[in-house]
Amino acid sequence: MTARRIERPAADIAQDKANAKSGGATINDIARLAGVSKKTVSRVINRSPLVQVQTRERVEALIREVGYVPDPMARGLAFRKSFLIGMVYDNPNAQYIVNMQGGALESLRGSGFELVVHPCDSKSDDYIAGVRHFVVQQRLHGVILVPRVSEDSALVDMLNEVGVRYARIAAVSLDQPRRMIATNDRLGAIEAANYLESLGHRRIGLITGPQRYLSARERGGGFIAALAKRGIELAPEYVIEGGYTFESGVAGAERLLALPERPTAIFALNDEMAAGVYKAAHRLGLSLPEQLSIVGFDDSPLATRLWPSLTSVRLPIWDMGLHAAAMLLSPEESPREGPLIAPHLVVRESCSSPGRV
Amino acid sequence: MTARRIERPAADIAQDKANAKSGGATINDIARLAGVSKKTVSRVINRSPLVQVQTRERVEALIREVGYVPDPMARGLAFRKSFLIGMVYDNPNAQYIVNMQGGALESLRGSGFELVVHPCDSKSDDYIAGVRHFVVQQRLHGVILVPRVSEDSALVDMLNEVGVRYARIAAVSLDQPRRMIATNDRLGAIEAANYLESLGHRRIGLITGPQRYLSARERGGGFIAALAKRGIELAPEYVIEGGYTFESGVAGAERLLALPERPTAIFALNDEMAAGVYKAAHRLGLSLPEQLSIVGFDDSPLATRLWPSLTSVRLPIWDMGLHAAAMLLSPEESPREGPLIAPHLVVRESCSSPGRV
DNA sequence: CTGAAAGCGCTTACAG
DNA sequence: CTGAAAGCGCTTACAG
Repeated sequence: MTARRIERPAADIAQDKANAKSGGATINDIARLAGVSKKTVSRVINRSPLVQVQTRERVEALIREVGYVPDPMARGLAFRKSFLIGMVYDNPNAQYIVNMQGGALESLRGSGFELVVHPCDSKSDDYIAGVRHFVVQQRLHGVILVPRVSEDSALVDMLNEVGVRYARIAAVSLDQPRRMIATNDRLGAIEAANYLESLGHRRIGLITGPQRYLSARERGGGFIAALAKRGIELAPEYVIEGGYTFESGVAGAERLLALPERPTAIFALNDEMAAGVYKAAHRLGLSLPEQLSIVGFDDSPLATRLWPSLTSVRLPIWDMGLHAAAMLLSPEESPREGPLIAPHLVVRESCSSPGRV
Repeated sequence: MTARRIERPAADIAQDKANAKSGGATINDIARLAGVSKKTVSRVINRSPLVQVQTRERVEALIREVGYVPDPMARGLAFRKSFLIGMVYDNPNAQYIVNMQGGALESLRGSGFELVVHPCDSKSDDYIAGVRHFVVQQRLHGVILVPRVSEDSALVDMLNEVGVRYARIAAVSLDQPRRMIATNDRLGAIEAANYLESLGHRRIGLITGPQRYLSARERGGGFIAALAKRGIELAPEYVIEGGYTFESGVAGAERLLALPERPTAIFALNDEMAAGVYKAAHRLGLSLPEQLSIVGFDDSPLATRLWPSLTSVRLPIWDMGLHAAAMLLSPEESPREGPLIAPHLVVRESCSSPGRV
C-alpha cells in the first residue's frame, strides 16, 4: 500500500469487491480497487516488465481475490488476434485425432487459449478456401496442421499469405524447425524391420500406404532399407501398395498369402491394414502367430483388441499435439525448435519365429 | 440506388472497394460504400426486418462483392456473448467423439459459429469448476453435453446458474425437451433381444455397463424386459456387471463361459466389451459364431475389424451432434423439440442359431 | 425505416 | 514506472 493512494472508506472497498466477484469483474474494477489506471492493470495482465514490483503484486493479489479473468473477446479485438488455436485435419483415424486434441489442450490449459477444431476434406478442391475463411474470420492465433493436410504446400502457402502462424506435423521436416514437428516415422519402421529379422524372418511381406503420403514413403522406405542393411532384399511381389484402409489390408494380405512362397511375416504400415491381414489369415485358417507374424503401425486401440494382440509401432501422438500447441504459444521471436519425437515398437503377441509350427 | 445518396466519383468508389477487398473490410467500409449508416449494415447482418428491401439488397450485394465478414470478436464483445459452441465430454470412445464433433460442425457450417472442445475428467471433483471457467471466460453461446457428463445434474445446475445454454445428450430425456437429445438406447437393446430370441437362443448371457451410467441401465433394462416379454428369464448368474472396458468384457465372458450351462449367446452393452468376449471365446477355442453368438452396442469401427465381424447396435451419433448444435443455434424463444433418435441393429456375422454345430 | 452517440472491455501510441 | 486519450469493430438505447 503506498501512501499516495487515495484512501477510501473500507466499507466502500468491500462493497466494490463483492460486486466485482459476483458478476464478472472488468479491468476497470480491478484498476479502481487497486487505485491504479487500467493501463497498469493491462500491463500486469500482459506481463510487461514496466511495472513496479510492489504495484504488480498488489494488482495480482486483487485479480486472484476477485477472480478476475480478462475477456478474450475484448483482448482479441484490441490485439486484432483471437485467443484461439485451430486444429486442421483430414485424418480418418479417430483415436489419432482425439489424442492430438488432448495433447494440444494440455498445452493450452491455463493459458486462456482454447482449441477450435476444423476437420476438412483435402480431396475437395475448395478445402483451402474453407480453411482460409476459418483462420481469417476467427483471426486465429495459430493453427496445428495434422497429416495429411500438413503435407500440402498449397495450404501452407495460403497461411503464409494471410499471415497466420502454424505448426506442421509430418513424418519428416518440411519447413523451418520452429514450425515443424517431425515425427520420424522411418525410425519406427526400422525398428519393426530389425525385430522381424531378429526373430529369424527372411521372407517378409510389406503392405504400404498410398505413395502420395509422406508417412507411407518414410515408413516403407525405412523398412526396406533396414532389411537390406541386414541382407534381406524384398522382391517386388512382396511389396504391395495399400490404401491405409482395412479393406486394402485384406486385399493386400490375400495377394501376399497366395504367393507360391508365402511370407512368414507381414508388416502393414498402419493398424487398419494390419487388422485386414488378420482377417485374411483367419479366412485361410492360418494360426497366428505360428504361421504368420504381423506387425502394424499406429498402436491404435485395435492393437489390443485383436487376437492375438498386435505388435505395432507407437507414435507419441499426445506429445506431438502438446508440442505443436506449445510452439504456437511461444513468442514469435523466440524460435522454438521442434522437439525430438521418436516412435517405438510395442511388442505384443502377433509375432513369433518362423517355422515354429 | 436512391437519389438521396451522395454521389461520389466512380473511380473513388472503385478504389474503396479494392481496398476493402484486399484487407479485411469492416462495417464502416460497407456503410460508406453503400451510402448508409453502419447501424443499417448492422441491421442487415443481424437480419433485422426493419430495413427497406431495396436497402437490404444493395447492402447484401456489396457484402458479397467485397467478401466482408463481420468480426466475431467485435460482435461478441458488443453482444456479451461469443460465437463459440463448446463440447464437453468425458467419453473415452474416440470414434464417438469425432463423429459427434463432425455432426455438430455440420450444423455450424456457414453460421459463423465455431466448435471449441473441452474433454474433462468427471471423476475429478473440480471438473465442474473447470467447465465453469471455460464457459464463463469464453462467454460461450452454448454447450453440448455428451454422456456421461450430460447425466450430471450438478454440472447442469452450474450451467443454469451462470446462464449458459446447453443441449444434453442422454439415453432418456432428463430435462426440458428443448434442451434434450434423447437417444433411446433402450430400443436398440430390445432389437438385439428380439434378434437373438428369433435365432432360437434361450440361454443368453448379458454383460452390462456400470450401473451409474444411464445408458447401461437403459440398455440392460430394455434387453432383459424384451426377453422376458418373449418368455425368457435371465437367471442372475447370466447377468454380469462390466465396466464398459475391454478387460471387463474378457472377465465377464470368462465367467459366463465357465457356467455349467454355457450361454449360447452373449450381449455386451458396448463393442469394447464385445471385443473382450471374442478374446475369451478364442482362448477357449470356441468357434464363432457356431458355438457362441455375440452382439455388441455402438457399432464402432471395431465391429467390422473383428473376425467374424460383429453384429452391433448403431446409434446415429453424427445426427445427435448435428441436432444438438442446431438446438443451440435456434433462437431461445422458439423452443425446438429434440428430434427422435432411433438406434438400430446392424447385422453382421457374429450370430447364428444355437446348436448349429 | 434510418442514424448519431455511447459503450462493450480491452490495447496501442503517445506523453510525462 | 504510470496514465489519459483514442481506437479495435461491432451493438444497444435512444431519437427522429
